[in-house]
Amino acid sequence: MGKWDENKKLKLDSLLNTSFELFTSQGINQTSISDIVKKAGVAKGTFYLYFKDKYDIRNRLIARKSNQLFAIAYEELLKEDLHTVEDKIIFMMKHILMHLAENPMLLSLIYKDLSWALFKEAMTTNTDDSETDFLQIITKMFEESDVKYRNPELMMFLIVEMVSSAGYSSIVYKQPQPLDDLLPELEYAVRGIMKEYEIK
Amino acid sequence: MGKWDENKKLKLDSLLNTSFELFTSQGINQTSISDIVKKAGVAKGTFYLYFKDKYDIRNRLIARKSNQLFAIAYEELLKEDLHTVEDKIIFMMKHILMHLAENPMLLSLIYKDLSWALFKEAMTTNTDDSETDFLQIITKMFEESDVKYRNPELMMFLIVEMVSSAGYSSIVYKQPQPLDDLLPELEYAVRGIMKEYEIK
Amino acid sequence: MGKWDENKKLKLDSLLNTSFELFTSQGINQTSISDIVKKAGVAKGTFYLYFKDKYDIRNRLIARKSNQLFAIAYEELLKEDLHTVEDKIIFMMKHILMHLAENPMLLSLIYKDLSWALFKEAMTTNTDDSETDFLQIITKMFEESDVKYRNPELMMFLIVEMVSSAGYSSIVYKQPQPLDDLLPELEYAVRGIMKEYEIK
Amino acid sequence: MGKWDENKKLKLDSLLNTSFELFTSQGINQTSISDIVKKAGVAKGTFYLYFKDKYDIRNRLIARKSNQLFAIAYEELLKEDLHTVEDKIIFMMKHILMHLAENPMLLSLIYKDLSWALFKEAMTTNTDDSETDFLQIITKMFEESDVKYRNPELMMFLIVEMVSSAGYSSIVYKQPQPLDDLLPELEYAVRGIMKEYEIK
DNA sequence: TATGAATGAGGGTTCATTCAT
DNA sequence: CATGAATGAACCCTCATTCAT
Repeated sequence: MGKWDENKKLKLDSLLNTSFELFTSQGINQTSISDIVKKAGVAKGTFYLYFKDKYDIRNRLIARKSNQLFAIAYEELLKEDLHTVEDKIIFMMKHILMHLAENPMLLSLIYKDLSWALFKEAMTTNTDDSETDFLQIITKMFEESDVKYRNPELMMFLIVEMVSSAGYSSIVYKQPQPLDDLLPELEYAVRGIMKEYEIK
Repeated sequence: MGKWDENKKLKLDSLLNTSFELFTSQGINQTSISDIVKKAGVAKGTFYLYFKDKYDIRNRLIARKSNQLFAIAYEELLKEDLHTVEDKIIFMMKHILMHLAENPMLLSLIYKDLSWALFKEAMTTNTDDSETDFLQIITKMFEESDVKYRNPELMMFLIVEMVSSAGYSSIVYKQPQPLDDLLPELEYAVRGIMKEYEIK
Repeated sequence: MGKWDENKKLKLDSLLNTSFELFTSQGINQTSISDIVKKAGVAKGTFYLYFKDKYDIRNRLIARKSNQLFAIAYEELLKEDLHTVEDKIIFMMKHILMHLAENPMLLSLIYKDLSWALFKEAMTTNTDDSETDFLQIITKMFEESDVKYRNPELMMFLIVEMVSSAGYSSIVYKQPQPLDDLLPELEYAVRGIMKEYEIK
Repeated sequence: MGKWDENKKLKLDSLLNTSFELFTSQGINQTSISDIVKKAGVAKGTFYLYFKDKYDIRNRLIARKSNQLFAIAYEELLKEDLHTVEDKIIFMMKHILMHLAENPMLLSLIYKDLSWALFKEAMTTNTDDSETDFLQIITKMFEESDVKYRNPELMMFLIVEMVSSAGYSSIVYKQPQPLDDLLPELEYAVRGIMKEYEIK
């Protein structure tokens, strides 16, 4: 790797990290490209060498960060001794929500303007060298399960929407309840949905 | 009501209506206060006599519009002959989503930055002279029901989050499915949640 | 006239005068809007209250200045005792060129990107309260003349193009000759054209 | 010629051709050096090995292209059987204008900022291996003519200015007339000038 | 109350030029 | 000779907000 390629990676990383810090600490609308480059220690023009605009860098951050989020949750899952898909899904849900509760700004970044399309893209994009493709993992989970579900992808979509939306409200606004009180209820609702989708 | 007060109401209404038109037709970020006052036919300074800023007027619009949305759905509900709370909730859900599908820009306006707190405020604010306080109505619905639910308000919160979030994705992005295909699935999931919360 | 209208006229005049000074002293491409407003003592936004962009203000300046140029030449013409159109045209040509020789930067401003359409517009636009419409004056001149010309407007177009183009080269670049040496030759050529167009 | 020199000539040609294409298709101000090198397939730094800046390359293009223009017109002239200088001049004028009418962008490139000095330089610069020095050819034309002219170079200057200036207006703006209608008038005017300069 | 001219900080973006490789 | 990543000054333009009328 030449000295230039090294430098290139450094600048790109610096921009991504700085953007993340600023977006999460003061919000994306309140962050200007000027702010980013100043803090990253690069020239303004350099930004446009790597990104189209502010929203380009945001999308890349969302993909990267949400991927990491799932990766960690999955790692933890492997350490547990859980046997039903229901239990596994609920474990990951709780784990991710608790992680986000500790990083509410990360949540803000990820949640706002997060579409299902972007989410799926994020889930199948390997930002790092990791071998994890989460959609694939989840799919496998359902395949290996004894209990079968009608339309599992759509069911997952509904669960994700409910959990993320309610979780966001709870973590950011403490409304209608703080996360600790909400979690058991969410578990309750998730189980309700999954039972309904179960093929008996 | 004096002529002055009348005039005041006229200006205020003109500003609200114009804002709504512009926000829904070209987006809130693409709408400047200049645009609003020009179209409303009032002076720039006048805007600041009635509203703090663009986001102040937006919040008032959200309250007003979502209230109307529920009011219409409720009116329609009364014409139907439905007896279980489950059926009533699902009827309103479908009605509102279909209404929003025809006004996706209204959906965009309402959904973005809509918090539970703001939602509750909207539901209890009578913008018009109507007597309807929806939270009260829903509460009554549950009270009169033979089937009882554990923690009905929280259950409703989860349902609303799931329905609005998934509905938004479906209507705006057609992801993962268009609304027509999603509705039966949503009904399915809602029934699953409600059954789980049922007290037997 | 209210205090505001007074102020408005003042700002507009200040912007026009400042632009003219800067355009002629350092060129239009080298003049930024920032330069103009700084020198004019108004805020940047104010510029856009009166003009669309730099080229809008330039066009208005061209119209205004070329009109003045002709007006002065015509005034001087009236003091002379010239009887043929040929002599009158040549008198005005010389007068204008000599005037421009003393203000070569004005020439640069007017000449660059000056189209016949813009020229005609300038000639019929009364920037001041003056009653002079030059196209009309020239037309009248030809009508009153004993000597008649075939297609006088087109002949004038050709003369104007030749005189302005050659005059520009001579005044700005001293090429192929300084103005003093060029003028008799131009007179010569103009008379040649006019004789050819004469109806005998 | 070594392989290196060959390569050098290739790059230079590529830059010149690309610049010409871009300048004529989208205008010189709308063309950046980035555009040029990208299309030419060379590195940015390479540009500066051959040219000082955008205007350097433009001047070289003007010289090259206007030379070619005259060369073609002259070639065509040799095929005709014309005997008077007047006829020859008019033939070339028409030929060049019609050629330009088919390439108005070339006209824009050549005309803007074209000075008599640059024109003379272009006329005496042999860009290709051709032996043609047009000023010399024109001079010879006058020498061999039976009809003699007072100050032929200056007469030519006036004619060129008039023809190019009026031609530009006609071709680019169709003002005051399209080229087809203007050509006979120009011929008329040119003959008028030449007759006036004739030594009887 | 109502006006709307004036403000000016701040935004995003471009691009000629340099220089380490 | 050739490269192209990096620069950063300079540009145009928007717009929320103010305040004299």
